[in-house]
Amino acid sequence: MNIAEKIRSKGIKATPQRQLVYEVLEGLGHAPIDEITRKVRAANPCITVATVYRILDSFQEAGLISYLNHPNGKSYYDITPDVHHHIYMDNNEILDYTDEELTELIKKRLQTGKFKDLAIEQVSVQIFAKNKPQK
Amino acid sequence: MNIAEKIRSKGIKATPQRQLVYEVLEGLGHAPIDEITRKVRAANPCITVATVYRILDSFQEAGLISYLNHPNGKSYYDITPDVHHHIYMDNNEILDYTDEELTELIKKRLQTGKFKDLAIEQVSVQIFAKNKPQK
DNA sequence: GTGTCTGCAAAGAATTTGCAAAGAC
DNA sequence: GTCTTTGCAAATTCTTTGCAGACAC
Repeated sequence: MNIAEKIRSKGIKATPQRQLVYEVLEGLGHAPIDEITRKVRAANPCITVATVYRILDSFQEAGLISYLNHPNGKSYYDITPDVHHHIYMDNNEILDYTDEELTELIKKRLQTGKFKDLAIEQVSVQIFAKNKPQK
Repeated sequence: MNIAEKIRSKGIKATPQRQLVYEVLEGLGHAPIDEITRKVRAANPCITVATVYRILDSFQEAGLISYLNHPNGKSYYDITPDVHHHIYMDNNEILDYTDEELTELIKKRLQTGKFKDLAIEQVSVQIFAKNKPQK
């Protein structure tokens, strides 16, 4: 499935601007809006910031990408639409950490004790790490 | 230890403005900047927004309070300085979820497999939940 | 063709800054 | 007294909006 098809598969129109934004985010994996905007405008300076905002928003709305709750407070987007955990590296890199078993384990853990009366909807683990120094 | 002493214990000056900000946040537990500002200014209209920003920043720098990475994108502060987990309720309430055992468990889990070469510094679990409907 | 999307420029939020006067220790 | 903090107003930065023309399907 090419990019235009991916976009259309979510029921939204595959304009050239949207295809470019998707392509840029795909190349980055996770990225803050300003970086996406910079790369998009490098490829096509006619595309305005407002358009990039609107496109990312519509992608997220459509479930094509996801919004990332980055600890540094900036708005990030993630090319992967489904919820998963993240590892935030010292050097600003972001790694995906998919671990369904851990998610289930946390949910179960909450079902006992103090919080057993809550209906858990989502669990997201944020890990802060750095590379171990080379020996 | 009263508020002024708590502030001074972190090596920063206990101005009346700082004492008031601390008191307000203490009453709220967790709160977004605009709510803190509103309450502070209700008590003393001379205190400007800029001052509230600067105070919260200095408190956080000093390790007196912590910054909360709220999923809704707004800046929140938390009267508790040390890292813990949070439950974000449907109704915007935030609950503290302290569970050292879970933290350790996640750390151990990462030490096997794909990410074993990372030095984990912090783990923060975000849980999204709502109250179960009353029977 | 029709309804959605884009570019533009301007508006609106949120946050920060420079500077002089005031205040904590 | 000294060095930090505050109030003020203006500047920045980030994000959204209204509208007319362009474009996807």
